[in-house]
Amino acid sequence: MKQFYPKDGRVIFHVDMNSFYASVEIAFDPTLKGKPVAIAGNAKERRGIIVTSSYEARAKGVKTTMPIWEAKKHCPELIVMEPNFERYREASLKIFQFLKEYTPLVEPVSIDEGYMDITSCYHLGSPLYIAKTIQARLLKELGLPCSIGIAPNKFLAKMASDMKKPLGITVLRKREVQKILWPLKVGEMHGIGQKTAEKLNKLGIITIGDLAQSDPTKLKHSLGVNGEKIFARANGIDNRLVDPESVFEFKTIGNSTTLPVDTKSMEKVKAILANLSDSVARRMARKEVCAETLQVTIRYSDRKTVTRSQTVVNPIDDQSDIYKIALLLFTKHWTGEPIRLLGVTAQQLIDKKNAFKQLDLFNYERDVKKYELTKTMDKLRDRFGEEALLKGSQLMAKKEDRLTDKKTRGTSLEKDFFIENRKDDV
DNA sequence: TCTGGGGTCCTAGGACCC
DNA sequence: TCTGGGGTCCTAGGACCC
Repeated sequence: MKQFYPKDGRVIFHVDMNSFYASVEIAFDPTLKGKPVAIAGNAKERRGIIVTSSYEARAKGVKTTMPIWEAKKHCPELIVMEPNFERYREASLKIFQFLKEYTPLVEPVSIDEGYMDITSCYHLGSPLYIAKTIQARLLKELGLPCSIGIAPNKFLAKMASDMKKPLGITVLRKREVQKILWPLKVGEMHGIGQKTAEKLNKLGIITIGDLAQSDPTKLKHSLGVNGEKIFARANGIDNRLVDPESVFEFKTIGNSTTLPVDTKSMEKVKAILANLSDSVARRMARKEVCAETLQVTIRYSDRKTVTRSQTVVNPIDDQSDIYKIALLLFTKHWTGEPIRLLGVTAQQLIDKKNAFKQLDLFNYERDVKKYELTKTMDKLRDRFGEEALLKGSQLMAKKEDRLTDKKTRGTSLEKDFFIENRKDDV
């Protein structure tokens, strides 16, 4: 078996599930099999778009990102379903759990695709044999079809898995890059979108072959580091490792929603921001992280989208703090025009356990207290304003009594902290 | 009669520090 | 009297992907 594996170099799989959401629904309800099925966000709202569809629907001209009304024009008998993300996440977990039976070097890149490094799996058979088994077993045991690309690196494996769908297995060898990849248009390359394709075309670069043979210094000049990257890729070079840990290294957690109708109502905005803040806070709690930066997104009727963010001194994690800052950012930056979409995103995430320790590695207890105090101070500041805070501890003490209406340990600590702070200010 | 929601990575300017 | 250069952080936007 060993002769199937290169002496030096790697064997990488890219496993790509075919029309994943639709396939999961069909596996769940076999009566849907053979029918044109589409999954659409906001299926009942006017703004629903097709997220994915079965191959029967695609054959009739249904495409991803198409509005529902347009898809139905192409295919009147289309079965449109709301996405059931819980179901998809569950299926996804099963898939990656299954892939890990073959090697621990599995890197999920999204809910429905991932890389495997099977370089050390020669005891299991040839790469092609392993791919065939994986594909057959995923179909038989989970009812889910996939395509697999086999290549010496991630980029080529990804390009290979795209070449035959559904249920394809494609081997792309380094020496075949010239023959198979070079004739394709640059826009077909993973990592090159519409904008970059247009830029390249203006430079006279039309095919991946043109790109591979172009002047890398010119590319770098007009495209930055991305120029270097796509030049290497076009030549079949990609040294990125398959990293099973990357799935744990998430950097932001956000939620956004497009409103059924554009609005100018502050009441509606408040309700939506509160909802978004709540779901972000819940997801943060599940992952046990705090955020150092909070961002709001506002999209207006003309689809112009602005983001505004704020970095806070004390990492935040609860719904009310997130909502407070989101609302502040919103009111500060809203132009007053009708709003189409609102979003709340937590950024600069840090492990909750480290949130306080980062302030001071040597005095965890003190920092927790200090954190709670500054939170209370923030609340007081909201209520009485900055000036009141600076007027003196006596005044503050009275107001605190009224505010808390019970003599807690927190109250005296607030005073201590306030006095301490004043000393610092002077 | 249009275009969702979840992300990552890169760039670029200004503030600030040394 | 005139004004370097490196580094980091913050913020906003853009390109891209599934």
